[in-house]
Amino acid sequence: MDYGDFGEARIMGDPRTLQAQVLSRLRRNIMLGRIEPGQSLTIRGLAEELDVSAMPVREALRQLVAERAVELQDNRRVRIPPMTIERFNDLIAARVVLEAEAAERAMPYVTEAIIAEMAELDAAITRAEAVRDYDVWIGANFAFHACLYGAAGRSTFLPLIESLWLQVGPFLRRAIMSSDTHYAVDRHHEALTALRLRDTMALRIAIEADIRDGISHIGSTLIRSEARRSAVSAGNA
Amino acid sequence: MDYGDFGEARIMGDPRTLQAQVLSRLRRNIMLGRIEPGQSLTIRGLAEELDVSAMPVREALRQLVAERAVELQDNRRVRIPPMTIERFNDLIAARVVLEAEAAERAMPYVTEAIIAEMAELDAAITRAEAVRDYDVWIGANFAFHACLYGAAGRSTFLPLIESLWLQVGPFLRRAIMSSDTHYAVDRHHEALTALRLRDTMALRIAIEADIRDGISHIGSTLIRSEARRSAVSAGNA
DNA sequence: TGCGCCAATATGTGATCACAAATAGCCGGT
DNA sequence: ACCGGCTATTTGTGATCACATATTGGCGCA
Repeated sequence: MDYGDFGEARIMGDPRTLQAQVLSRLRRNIMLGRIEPGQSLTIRGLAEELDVSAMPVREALRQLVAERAVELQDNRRVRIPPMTIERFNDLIAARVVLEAEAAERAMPYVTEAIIAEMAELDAAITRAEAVRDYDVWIGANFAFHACLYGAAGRSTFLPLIESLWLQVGPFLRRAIMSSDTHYAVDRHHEALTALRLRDTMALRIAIEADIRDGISHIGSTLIRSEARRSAVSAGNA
Repeated sequence: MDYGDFGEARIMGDPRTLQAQVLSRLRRNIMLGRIEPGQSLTIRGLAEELDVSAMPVREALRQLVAERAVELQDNRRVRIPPMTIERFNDLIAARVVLEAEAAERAMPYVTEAIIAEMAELDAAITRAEAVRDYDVWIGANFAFHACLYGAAGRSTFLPLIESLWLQVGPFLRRAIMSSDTHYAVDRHHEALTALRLRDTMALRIAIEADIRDGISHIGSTLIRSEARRSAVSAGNA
């Protein structure tokens, strides 16, 4: 059972508890889509992989359940939830309403330094797209948004939004891996322009369009093709 | 350390794990505001109160941390977070955008039975207000909303919204306990009318107004008076 | 009175274990 | 081939413990 390039979760000198380190590692890997939808996560398997005892893993999994990053099944097993069309549409809708509002509320606190950082992240995304580096592509994308929404240094919206990213991440990776093209309009660029102009409406529109573009269409198509494949598989069983 | 009318968390015949029972109990009590903002929750204290070992309590607390119902402090202690004006405003704003969207998305799935149930809950709220039964007042209010948003039987929006209710609950109870009056317009009644008429815009308006009315004004005033009291207290120290 | 130090106590964390519950595989019967 | 029963194995849960960390209280000194 290989979850990607794991090694020990322990980092020498890290002041965080083991539990926090494990949680951080798992969150990152889920958000980057490095664990497939449907994949089960076992306490003992993860503990062995990360070279820790069961306790920090158990506690981390509890947190991930609460964040909806993983689902607790009837048989008490934990897995990355498979994606459905309805769930996908709900996740996109929730992202749109929360992120547009968060962006608007953040605008008064956005400094030139923040804009510069966001521009750097956007450039990183572009480079990652060119070489199909999915980790950076997805990671920098979320970081771009987090940079903006976190500008006020407050903590109500971002955890909600991160829960959505955790839920969408495993699927997002599959979606961009299966797409040959990318959507033509750089909405991040539009968002940056809106921020520089302090144009709230344009910022909202850019953020919403960014969330809705491409991935929405790719996502729906991929879910349908996976549902078709799943039905065939059920027919064989 | 008394957390309210606790007894054993174990219920004979309950198929749920102890952990799930503890979590459910704590979530309920936090959402109903039965634990004060600022109150610390200790693993051993809760375990003794609920007559269980530390394990299910630890795991439940981890979930509550992830749901932002409680905050993990720098000293590793867990407490109900105190309220600030900024946080309060953010929570209201997040509730508005999420709940209005959830209501709209739920409308196609709302049956006559659901409307009847919501009307019954609204009547219960009115009765509870008259006798100052805060548990029913708050509980039925959230249940009214949950009934609506859960109409589609889906699970993306409701956990996000419940996290907000968990964050607002402790403060909400204090706010309504300190208020002599209640706001004059029954927004729930308006929501029910909108549902019966299948009027999406009216439903949105009613839900948003319900969230914003009264509690917003009461809340801001109470936070200011508590901040004032806190400053005096710091002056004496 | 305020500060620093130290010891006692409280609290959280990680490890481990026994047991409960679920799963997988095998065998026999229809 | 399918189903049911049984056993072995896997996995989750709750309990407990030792240790690490944080807090509290008391004492001495300026």
